[in-house]
This record gives sequence, structure tokens and C-alpha cells, in this order.
Amino acid sequence: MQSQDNPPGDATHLATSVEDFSLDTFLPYRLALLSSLVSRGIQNIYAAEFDISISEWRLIAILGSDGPMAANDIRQRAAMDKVQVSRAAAKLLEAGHIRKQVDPGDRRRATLFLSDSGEKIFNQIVPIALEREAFLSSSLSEKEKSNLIQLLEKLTKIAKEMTITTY
Amino acid sequence: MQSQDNPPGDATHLATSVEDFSLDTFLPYRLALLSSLVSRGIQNIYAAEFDISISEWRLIAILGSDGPMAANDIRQRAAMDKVQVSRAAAKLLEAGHIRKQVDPGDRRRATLFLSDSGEKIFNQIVPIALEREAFLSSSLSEKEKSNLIQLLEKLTKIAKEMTITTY
DNA sequence: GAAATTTAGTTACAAATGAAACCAATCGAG
DNA sequence: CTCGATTGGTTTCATTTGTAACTAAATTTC
Repeated sequence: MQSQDNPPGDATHLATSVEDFSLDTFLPYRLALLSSLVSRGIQNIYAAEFDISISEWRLIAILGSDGPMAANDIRQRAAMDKVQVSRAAAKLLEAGHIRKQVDPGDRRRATLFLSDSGEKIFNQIVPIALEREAFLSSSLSEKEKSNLIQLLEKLTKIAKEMTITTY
Repeated sequence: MQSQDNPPGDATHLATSVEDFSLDTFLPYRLALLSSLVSRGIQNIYAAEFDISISEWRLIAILGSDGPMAANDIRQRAAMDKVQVSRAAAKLLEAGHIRKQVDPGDRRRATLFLSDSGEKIFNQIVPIALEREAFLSSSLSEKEKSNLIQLLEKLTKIAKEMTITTY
């Protein structure tokens, strides 16, 4: 039984009743599907060309665009959990793409920053990332793009409220 | 150096140059962040109340809304890979939430369908899922919602083309 | 100023995931 | 027929991830 304003096959309306339910219009599923497709594509590139993972790339991206900061700041900035950050940092340190300088005032903290090779990777990856992003969103108009980011932002805000996280 | 039409702090415009680059406006990151927040929230509910994972829920959702089908059809329908489907099906079989009937014409194939307990879970979860979805998208107008689904659909189509998958 | 608490970050272990190899049934060309 | 290729699905193994426990430094409390 379909309601009047949710005609069958119209994937642009969210379902409101059990009878209407379909994964196709179920927002969490659509998001998960798209995100996994996109991430996978990107991951392959980063892994093949630079031998780094997505979370390592995130650290590089943050340190590259925002400048040096402590692991904990990265955690907040990128909504990663501390284990993720710690692991990514450990790998990047070992690979020599970042360095750490222990804060003399508080020896628990250490400021992380890109090494020369880290800078280099950042400068190389950004254009590739932007190019892929451009291609991905090539079917959208400028207006649609900004619209999308705005919508995602709204949803993210609510999703954060709904989840009890340590982020 | 910011370009004229990408003012700093305006998260609604995608970056176009290395100087502009920020994770905040990087679509793949925004998607990954939102998707992981949403999935995590949902996963907790499904796990706590029904002891099933996200992929198991997907099988139930598909079998519940589209009716019985073979594992391979589920794979296509839900853009899951065959290992995922196989594992989810194995667990659901063991838990007694689905059953399988081997196709006598082609003994490699088997049709999967919900058992009574599977039906029950489906009927219980759908309202919860829809409620959460409604809450998640409560900050969006009807128009924005349908807009969003449409945009996600466009992106998904392109993302699929960009990725060489077995899906 | 010693004991309890909090904060920053790491480590350890279990569960989830991904890639590739694998098995078994069917199809299809010669 | 029959031997190679394809299809449907499972298993194996290595890597990733998530949760919780843990260390070490700093801060607070009494």
C-alpha cells in the first residue's frame, strides 16, 4: 500500500511507513553506500601512489592546511578518535612524513608537524584529490554543490547530537 | 590566498586550489564523517536490541521489502560484495532469522527468505529506523530532503563509474 | 604536599573487513 | 561426451578497526 505522495519508484521521497520502506530511500543506507564507494576509490589512489591510508591522509591534510598542532587538536579538528590519530601518527612518524616536538611545559603533549616529505605529499595529493572531487561532482551545478555541502553540514550537526561520542 | 568567490570560512563552496584546500569542504571527507556518525548510531541500536550487524540488517531489509531472492540478487540489489552477503547470510541462518531453499534446477543457487523471527525483526526495526531517519533529517524541509536524495543519487552513479568494482 | 582525578596518548585484544584462493555446479565449444 | 571457462558461493589469511585497559604526566583536593 503506497500513500498518495510517495508514489512507488519515486526515490526522491523518504518513506514514512513500513509498507513504503525501501533501502533505496533510506538515508543512512544511501550515505553509507556513496561514502564507501568514494572512500574506496580514493583509498586506492593514496595507497598505490603514496602508501598511506585514509586516516594518515587526514593527518597530513590537517597539518598541511592548518599548520602544526597536537594529536588531541587533530582529534577534535577531524572528528577522529584518539586511537585512530595515534595509529596514523605512529605510521607517519615511522615513514618520516611528520615529526613531533614534545611540549616542554607539558610533557604529555607533543606538537606534530609535516616534514619535508610530508609537505611534498600534501602538495602532490591535494590537486589529485580536488580533481577527483571535481569529477565526482561534475554532474552537479555550482548551486547544487554548495547546496549539498550545506545539507550535509546540517545533518552532521544533528548526527553528532544523536550520537554519544568521545569525539 | 583565497579566490574571490571562495571566501574563507564559507563552507558551502568546494575548494579549487591548493591554498583553498580544507577538509571541511572536501566532499569525500564530509561524506565519510556523516556516514560514520550515522552508521555508528544505528549500529548501536541494532546490536543492542536485536543482536544483528548492519549488513545483516541490510539482508533483512531487502528480503523484507522485496521478498525472497538469491544471495547473488541481494548482492546486486544492495551493492554489497559477495563475501559480505555470504557472511551476513550465514549468521542470519544460524540465528534462525532467514532460511534457504536450494534451487532444484541449479543446485548452486539458493533462495533466501525471512523466517518468522526474521519477519518480526523486520517489522520491529523499520519503525525505529524510520523514526531515527526522521529525527536525523528533522532540520531539513521536505524539499531539501528530496533534493538531498536526488543529489546523493547523482553522485552515487558517478562514483560507481569511477570505481572498478565487482558490485 | 600526598592521594585521588583528569588528561594525553599508547597498547593489547577481539571482532569486522577485504583480497585472494578455493570448491562445487553448470555452461559451452569442439 | 569432455575439458576448459564461468558462475554462485565459501573459506582463509592478513589487515583494519573498535573497545577497553593501561601508562605517564599534570592537576585538583583535602
